This record gives sequence, structure tokens and C-alpha cells, in this order.
Amino acid sequence: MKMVQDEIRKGPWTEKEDILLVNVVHLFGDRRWDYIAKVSGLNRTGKSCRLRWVNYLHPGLKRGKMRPQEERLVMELHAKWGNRWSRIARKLPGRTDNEIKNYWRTHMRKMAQETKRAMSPSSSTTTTVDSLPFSGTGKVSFYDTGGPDMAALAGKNSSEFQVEKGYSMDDIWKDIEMSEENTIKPLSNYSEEGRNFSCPSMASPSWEYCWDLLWKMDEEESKMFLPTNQFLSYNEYGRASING
DNA sequence: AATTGTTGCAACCGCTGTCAT
DNA sequence: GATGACAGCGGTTGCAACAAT
Repeated sequence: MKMVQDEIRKGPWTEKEDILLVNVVHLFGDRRWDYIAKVSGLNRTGKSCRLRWVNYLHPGLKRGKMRPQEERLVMELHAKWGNRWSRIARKLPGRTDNEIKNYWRTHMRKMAQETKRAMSPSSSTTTTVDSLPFSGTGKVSFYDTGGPDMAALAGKNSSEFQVEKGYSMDDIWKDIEMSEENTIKPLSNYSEEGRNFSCPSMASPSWEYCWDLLWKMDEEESKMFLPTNQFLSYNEYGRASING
């Protein structure tokens, strides 16, 4: 007989689940996701826990719209590497592969629409990947380019990608080349790589004790008892980083 | 105000790579 | 070297929020 509680949960995460996950990651680090999923009592897969952490709960994440210089960097890096989202994401601290992927998809959609609009009414049917200026065989998904010169597409050359704060694309490329030579980084502490974040030990002696209690509390109750301020601080951290 | 279309984003799925045994 | 477990990646989907009609 299978208990309902044992069923693997899917779909949107609740605040309570988030809090739980954050605290378990603080206790055990952000590596052994199957283990984390198990000990947390969250009826989620390790995979799901990892995704939630990486894409939403990670303290180093930025929130909000991509800045122009970030957008330009995505263009440049995509032109160089294609759909290597995680690789691109490593060069944009605080941004996730998922976020960049979504941004790119949206961007391509807009471009497709602009292309469609620019075409004569007689020749336009529906917008497909084939109507995109950089589409190749048509076998790729519509935002999968893998290497058109996006800078040229945008009507700019690389030297014009002068980002704010006097940080030029040349500087960025140098940075990229240098960092590629030092890809192995210490596991401890947050690094530029984003994914190498390993939380400092924040285990609270009372935390284990609270575990069961917490899981039985409803949303309102948990707000009163849980280290919510600690949880919020991660989101605040992310928001603060947007504002500089 | 109601309906329909569009957009943005969170989350899942399936596959591949890596590592320990 | 073979195998299994797990982490990570890229593609895709579903849905809520918003805009347009």
C-alpha cells in the first residue's frame, strides 16, 4: 500500500519547501542532491531540488531584467559558443543557464517577429525558423543558431560592444580566456563560477529539532517560527545585487 | 468587463558526462 | 573495462500575468 505522502511532488515550489531546501543545503552543501532530497523530507527528486536551488534559491542570483551589457555579452558568447547555456551563464555572474536560455528564446522570438514585419506582405506566411536570417537547415529549433554573427546581425561589430563602466568586450574576452585556464576552483565559498557555491556551515543545533515541527506547520505558522529572515536574506541579497 | 492572444519564466524530461566501485 | 548512481546540461512544456481587442 502506497502512502500519498510518498508520492514525488512536482510543480511549483511552496515557500515552505524553499525554506526547507535552503536550510538543508546549508547543512549539507549543494552537491549531494539525492541525499538532500531524502533527508529534507521534501517529496521531491534530487534533480528537482538542485534545479530549484540553482535557478531560484542560490544566494548569488540576480533578479530582474538583464542589463544591456549582459544582453550584449549573451549575444557575443552565443555567437562564439552556440547554445552552451551553462557555459555562457558562468560568464554572467548571478545569471543562470535557464534564465539566459529563456532570454535568448524571447529575444529570438522578437527578432523573428521583426523579420516578419520587415518582409513584404505578399511573401510572408507564418513565421518559422526558415524565415529567420540565420536559420540553416531548418532542422534546428528556432532559437538554435550555433554560430551566426549576432553582433553583425544587431548591426554592430564587436568593438562597438563597449559596455558600461569602461569594461570593453576586449576586457571580457581576456577575462574569459584567462578564466578558461583556471577552470578548477576551490569548492568552498561562492565563486564566479556560480555553481561552485558551497555554503558555509550554518547548521544550527536547534535545527534538527525543529525539522518535524516545521514540516507539520502550515504556511502562516512557519513564518512565525522559521529562520525566515535568513531565507529572505537570500532573496534580498539577490535583489540588492541588482541595484549594485 | 469579458475574452483572446502574447509573453516571460519556472519546472520537467531525457540524455550525456563523470566518478566510484 | 563494465556498471550503476548521480550531477549537470539543453530542449521543451505549462501556466500565470499582462496586453490587446
